[in-house]
Amino acid sequence: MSSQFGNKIRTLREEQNLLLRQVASILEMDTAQLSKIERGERHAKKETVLKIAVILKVNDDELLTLWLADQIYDVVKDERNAIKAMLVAEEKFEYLKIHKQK
Amino acid sequence: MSSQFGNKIRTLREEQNLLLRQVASILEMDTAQLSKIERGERHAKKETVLKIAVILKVNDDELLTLWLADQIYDVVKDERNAIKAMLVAEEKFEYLKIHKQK
DNA sequence: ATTATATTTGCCAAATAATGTCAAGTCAAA
DNA sequence: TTTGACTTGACATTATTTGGCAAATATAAT
Repeated sequence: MSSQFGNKIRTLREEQNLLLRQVASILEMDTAQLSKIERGERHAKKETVLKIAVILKVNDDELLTLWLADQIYDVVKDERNAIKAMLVAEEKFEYLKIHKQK
Repeated sequence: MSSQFGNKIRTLREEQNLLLRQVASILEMDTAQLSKIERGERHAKKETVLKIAVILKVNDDELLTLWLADQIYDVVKDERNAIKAMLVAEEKFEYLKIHKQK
């Protein structure tokens, strides 16, 4: 369980002495929901990540990177070929970035 | 569209002069389904990947790696932080592999 | 200890996404 | 123009994710 994104935003929130329900209310989301997100039991939407970055006054990219990394990790976590597959995916990504096409 | 896994198995199948419907029938799956998998329009189940490896007489890992890479790519394809996130995910994977815990 | 507040948990219904199946479509070769 | 291989699109079915609520637990204050 336990996600890097969740850990990060929980730490930030606590550092700023904000309550779950305060942040949840700004996000117009159930407190329980946010609690689950912080503990990695649920995924946040990208939109939510962006809003949280504003609320906690941090850079988008830092949070988005952790959030994405969690999703990738979920996909590969039980796979023997995880590392190789990530390298292949990186290559494909880099390749397509250069030859910009879908 | 177009997946590395799909391209690979289509190539292998054609090299061996097998018809979609022949392979599909061994897999007990609709021909249309397999067609979509080969063209990357649908995902194969892991179980299906393994069966295909047997049918096409190739190594599991080769196909599983491509199949996984496709899934990773789907997650990151439109993300600015894709590369960074993959690195973070790799580190987490390596880290947990060493400190074997969930 | 009792109350008050914060967070977590479990459950279920609603929403969303993935899959399977079929019929009709295209395309190329005979 | 008929046949066989493959593709496409639509739809029903199934599976997974989400949101929301109420009850349970913790944590803190009085």
